Amino acid sequence: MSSDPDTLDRMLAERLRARGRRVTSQRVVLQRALHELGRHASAEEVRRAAEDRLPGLSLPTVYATLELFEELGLVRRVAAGAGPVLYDPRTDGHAHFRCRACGAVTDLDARPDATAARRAARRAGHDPEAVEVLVGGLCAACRV
Amino acid sequence: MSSDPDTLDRMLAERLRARGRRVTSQRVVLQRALHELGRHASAEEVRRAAEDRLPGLSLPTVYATLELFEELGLVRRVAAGAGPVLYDPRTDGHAHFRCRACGAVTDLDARPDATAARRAARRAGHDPEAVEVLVGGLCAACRV
DNA sequence: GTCGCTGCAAAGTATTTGCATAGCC
DNA sequence: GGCTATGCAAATACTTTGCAGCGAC
Repeated sequence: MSSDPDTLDRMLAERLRARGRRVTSQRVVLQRALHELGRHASAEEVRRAAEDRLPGLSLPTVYATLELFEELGLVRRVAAGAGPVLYDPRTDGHAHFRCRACGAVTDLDARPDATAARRAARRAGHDPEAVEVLVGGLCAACRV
Repeated sequence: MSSDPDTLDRMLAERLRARGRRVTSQRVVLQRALHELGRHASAEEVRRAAEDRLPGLSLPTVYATLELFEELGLVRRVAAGAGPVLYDPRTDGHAHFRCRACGAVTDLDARPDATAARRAARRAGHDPEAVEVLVGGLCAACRV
């Protein structure tokens, strides 16, 4: 997974065109902003990160764009269970940890084995695409 | 895990007293309502299920009660990523499937292997308590 | 030039908070 | 009787929708 801006831009343009979608400055800047943050962020955080380059960027556009990125396989949606939905520029299958005290969400360096869950989904007639693993508990800072 | 109402009531009363919390009719009825539904439900659904037995039951009370149940280990919180948070009376570690088209959330008969994720959490200094596995994709009905 | 994308405003849904009253222990 | 839980109302947070003008192709 390259984080070189040019490579990212090119991949974005390519995937957009493959679907007949347009390459707009908002989409380019938002992808860069999310990757520069380098971590899962809420729509509002992404908007702030892109604020200087795109003054007046509206939140509905950010939501629409992030949803599009997810369709394109460029980001992963992380449902933390409280607070805003997070969008993660890392698309490899890693788990997340959420502190029930402070609400902070961090990455875990674990590649969860999703085969069992995928198989169960297929057995039930579904078509599994993504698997999200969320560990809840007390984070290092909140453990007292 | 017994679903006998009396057993459930007794377990609830026991755990409440162990924490010095009170046994109220709302708490008893809400636990029964959730178990009678027999599936993950939103706060609003639980309120409707208890409506006839507790007219005038307020939604804030339902939220507070379900949060308390989670602390007591009687329900699991399921963050579906869109729509309301769901509360699941099944406390064994099973995975969930969420359809990205219709939004329906169903149980999967898979006991995900959470050891890797738990270990990674501990390695990061956190104290892992619960692990939630959510599979996303198209459900049987939406696959066309 | 066409048609999709954006910005704006507004609505809609989900959840939390503050405070007075009621009721368990 | 003390102190917690509840109900009510309001506020807040998050996200989606509808529409008019702009801009990529």
